[in-house]
Amino acid sequence: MTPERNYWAFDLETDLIMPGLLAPPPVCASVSDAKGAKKILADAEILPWVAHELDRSIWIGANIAYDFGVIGAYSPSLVRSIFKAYREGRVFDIQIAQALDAIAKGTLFKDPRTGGGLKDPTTGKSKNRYSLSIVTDLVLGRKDAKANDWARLRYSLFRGVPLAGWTEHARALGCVDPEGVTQYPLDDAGNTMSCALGQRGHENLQEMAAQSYTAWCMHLGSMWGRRTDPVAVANLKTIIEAKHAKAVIDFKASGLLDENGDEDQIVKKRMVATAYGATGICPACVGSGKVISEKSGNPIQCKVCSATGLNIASAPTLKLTDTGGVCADRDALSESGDDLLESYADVSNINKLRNTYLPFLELGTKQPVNVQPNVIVENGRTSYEGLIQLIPRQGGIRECFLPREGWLYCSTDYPALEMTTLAQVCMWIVGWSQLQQAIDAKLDLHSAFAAKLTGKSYDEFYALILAKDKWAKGIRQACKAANFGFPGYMGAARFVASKRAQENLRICISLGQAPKCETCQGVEGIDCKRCYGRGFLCALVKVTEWNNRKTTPTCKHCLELAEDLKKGWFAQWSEMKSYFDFIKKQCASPLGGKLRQFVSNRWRGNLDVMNGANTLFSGLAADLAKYALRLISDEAYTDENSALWETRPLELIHDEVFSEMPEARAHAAAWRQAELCDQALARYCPDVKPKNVEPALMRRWSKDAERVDGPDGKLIPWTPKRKPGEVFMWEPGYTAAA
DNA sequence: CTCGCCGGCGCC
DNA sequence: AAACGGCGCCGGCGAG
Repeated sequence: MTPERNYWAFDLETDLIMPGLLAPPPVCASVSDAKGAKKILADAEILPWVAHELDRSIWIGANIAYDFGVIGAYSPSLVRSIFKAYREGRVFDIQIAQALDAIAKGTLFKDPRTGGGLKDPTTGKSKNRYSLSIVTDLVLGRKDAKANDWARLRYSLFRGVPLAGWTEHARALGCVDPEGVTQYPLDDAGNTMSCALGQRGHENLQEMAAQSYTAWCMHLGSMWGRRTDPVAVANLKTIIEAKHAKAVIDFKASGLLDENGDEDQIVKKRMVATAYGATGICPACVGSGKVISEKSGNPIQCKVCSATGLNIASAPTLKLTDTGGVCADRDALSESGDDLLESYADVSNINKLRNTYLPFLELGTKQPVNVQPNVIVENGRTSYEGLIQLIPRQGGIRECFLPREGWLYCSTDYPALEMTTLAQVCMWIVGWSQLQQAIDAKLDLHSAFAAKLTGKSYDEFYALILAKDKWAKGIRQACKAANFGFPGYMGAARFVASKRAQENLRICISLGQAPKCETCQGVEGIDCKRCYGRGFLCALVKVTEWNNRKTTPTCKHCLELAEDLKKGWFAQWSEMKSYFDFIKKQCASPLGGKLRQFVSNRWRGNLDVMNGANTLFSGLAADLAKYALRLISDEAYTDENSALWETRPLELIHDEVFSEMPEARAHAAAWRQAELCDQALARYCPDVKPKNVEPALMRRWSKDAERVDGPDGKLIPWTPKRKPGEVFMWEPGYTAAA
């Protein structure tokens, strides 16, 4: 017989969140039952009450992972029961419920009443996140969820004061609405319960158990946090500041940078437009670069010429932005043929590191960085407020992150995860899959495609790859790009442009189809102005239109070869035509398509063919990675007999679970983490059997880390290869090369 | 001053 | 007909 359940909306008032402390001590709790009966619990009452109710109640909250995090921090013995509640699907989060419903309707982080962005009625801010205020507004039509909020950020002032004395205490502190001090928490609990009741008809609620549980696991990772190495960060800062200072010197005379290092975008765009051959006078601003605003009457930048004053239309190969302005991104600069602009192309990277990543790294030298997780975005993936999923792979940035003394980082990432989930999705939609067969045969998927394309057997081609044959590597690289890009319905134009911009990959050169550079006679890596050191010539002819659509100026030869590559890709994975037919059928409606995620049954609405083509396999990958995180976290926090006991799973990085674990037990723990990743995949991809996941242990974060077996067969931490005498950038005593 | 938007760029 | 997707954060600009 099912035990009778209590329904509790639950909310804690705590001291403020501080850097390094996501679980500050609680001051009081407020609870509401389903009938709206509310009460406040003083600090000493909280833990006994929670302990009594935890196993037998349904828990409702707004970001309730935070509240449970506080409970767990001050009463570790309750952590098992918290996990039990999540495992049994007894935790309902109104913020997640709102996101799930919005995903089904295609209105995530939008106000369905206006179509515009969401604005928090309390803070007035817009964020990609649902708060109690926003949910109260959307579900109950009230913007007053956070009335009586004088004490909202001041509850620490009430610690130790008996509840009966709060009103008087608040008055003594100068509060004009002293009764609000006890009303505010009651409102929070009451509003939370009312929202939950109002959400009963919402879509996708079958996902609540999995998503709220995942949010809890992610929150635990964030509570543990990430530390950075003060030495490594200081070294990095020295290097970046030196590069920046040099850039200021190099580019001051041209006006690209001022003495503070701030960029003059107008100068930059004018130089770019000129380099691409723009001449004459802009017809809109008559060369001044300024026009009068219709709205304010003030002189503003001319949009037609991006304030350059030049006639943009006179430069047919000039790359433009989405809104028709002069594009001055790294790709445009490095292709401009202008020495100064080409050398300036690196500055954007320096500034990104200096202005975005360095401040983030510096936070972690003082206390753990706690990024706030967002458990679900449109395609089912996660995000974090904070840069932890976006740390550059190169440049010694990741190496600034360190586990605690006596701990190691452990990474388990799924090889070619989205290829695997795509194969599974095709098994379900089409009924068969060449991709699935190649994965089951444990083939290298890019080599498999490349072999077919070149008329060789797989073994023959793969042998060339193992022998590091340059020709074969080029073909495989193009095929890899195809395998990653085309499943999302990518076209030739975007394919060529994105590979060029992101990976500096020229399709025509990679496929061995480009003519040799006559200036350097095909010698690669030298400072040849004709071919940019590539040895071969790309973009001898550029076109600005492809398949009757305008496109950024692109090498015609690359486009033709990309079309061939796409044809070959359809031939290689012959289920893809049927797969796209299905997506087109489901998502062709101008009103927007709606697809249901396999396994989780999560609906996603308002789809066009492109996001429709992506969402099933990327969502399946996200769902299975989340399941892996839950399996790992459960053992780590609740099972003393597991090798994973006391491991701290820190983050999901889409196809990777990243954790910190005690070094003494790391061998067994890492393999257990990998094993649970395999289990998760098997549940979500029952018809595909890819290679097993392998763990990598590290003393310092690195993209290059991989499994290393010690002499006794036990895992040991991966370390980067060191040349004789080399001191790494993140080590004491590092000096930058001249 | 703050806010939203754009261009740009980091990740998977 | 053809069209990759999903994020967060920065500086600069325009408007109120």
